[in-house]
Amino acid sequence: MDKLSLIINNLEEVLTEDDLKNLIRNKNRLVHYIGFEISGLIHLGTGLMSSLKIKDFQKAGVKCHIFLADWHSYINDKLGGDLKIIKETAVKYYQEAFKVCLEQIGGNSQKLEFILGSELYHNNDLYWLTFIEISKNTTLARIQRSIDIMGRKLKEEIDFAKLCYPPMQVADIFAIGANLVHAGLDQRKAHVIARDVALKLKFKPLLDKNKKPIKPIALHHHILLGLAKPPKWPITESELKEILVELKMSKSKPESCVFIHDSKEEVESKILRAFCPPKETLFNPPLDWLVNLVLPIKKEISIKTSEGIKKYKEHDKAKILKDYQNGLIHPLDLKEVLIKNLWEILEPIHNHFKNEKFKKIIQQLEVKKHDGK
RNA sequence: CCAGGGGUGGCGGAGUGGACAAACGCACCUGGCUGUAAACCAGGCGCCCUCGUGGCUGCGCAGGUUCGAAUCCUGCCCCCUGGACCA
Repeated sequence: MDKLSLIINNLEEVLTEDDLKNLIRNKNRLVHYIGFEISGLIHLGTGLMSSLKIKDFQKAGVKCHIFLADWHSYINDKLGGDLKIIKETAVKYYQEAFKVCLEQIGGNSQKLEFILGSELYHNNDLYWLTFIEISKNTTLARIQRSIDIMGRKLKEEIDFAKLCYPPMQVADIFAIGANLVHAGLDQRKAHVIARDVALKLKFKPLLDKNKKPIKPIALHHHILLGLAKPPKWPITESELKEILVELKMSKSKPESCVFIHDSKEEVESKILRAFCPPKETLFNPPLDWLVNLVLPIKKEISIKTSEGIKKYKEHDKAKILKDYQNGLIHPLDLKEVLIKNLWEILEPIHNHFKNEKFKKIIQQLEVKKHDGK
């Protein structure tokens, strides 16, 4: 696969592909960034969906960065609003988890670089100037509309610091100098702001090889669905798009998601309980996980169908969907295939975290999980 | 700082001195029905137990009044709406 194909492989959206082609054609150095809040235990969406793309980026010769957003997590009241615990979790657990996930998927964790938010901001006047610049070029209304990037709704009461979060996230991009900004589709609003202000920044614009200001290219991977039934069912495609962010896998609903170090029993029971209507392909979490996560990782899956056992290859996503829609695949068979294959991916990660040195920190986070935050 | 309104279980939201472990809805759990889940039906849903018209804890926090308080009083904290301040 060539550079471009590797980069856009399996992505749900690229803003814009033309910009990306230009960047590659002109032989610019490709600098990637993806940021994460430090909240609870890491789930499949965070750990595996992202790593799956990072692996591709690395293969394409992109320099990859994982940004551990400790300040953002603090602003967003994660981990009991304790900055010290947040930082400790970032360094001792998140960093390790991403390395393990990336290795498991076939990437190179040695080449992966981590950036801690608080370190990026330390003694960094230019960062705050960029922050102001971005804020000057964005309206309050727009920032308010963008707060769903932090899993919050416009209608809920928020403190003012939370409104600083989106411009900070945008400033991170310029501070790091990332021309490839990567995230789940849910982070779209922040990235669009970044692109809109990119050419207006007076102080730290993103530059190409010829020192010309450019817009960062936004690369959005698919967001895995939560396993639960949607609040409204049946649902139309346009309604689904509107509430997709609410339906994504979320740590605040432990039953809706699988964590990267869940036990085999937990994986089994969660998936067996998952919402999974027969022949339904628009909103079907187990099917979604199978075609968007497991298939790209395993590259080949065998599924029991009413026409016997069938093998599906990496690019047979549409074929699986079609067979499911036509009722060739029974929901329970689908679930069983998902459980088996997913566990094969997770087992080494699960085992890695059995090590004594992670016990304490994971337990701490388990407790938080039950506290809801 | 002032005035008014408000803080109830995971969430929303009743309740304004006893029948309140706290209506109702959502979420959640268990069982039944389905080759999964959902829907539907039954039950549960603060903690403890010798499982009872049992004990303990409980309605922002701390005290108080009362035979008895989520409900009344005092102080404190926090939130909302508006006002004041704007040298």
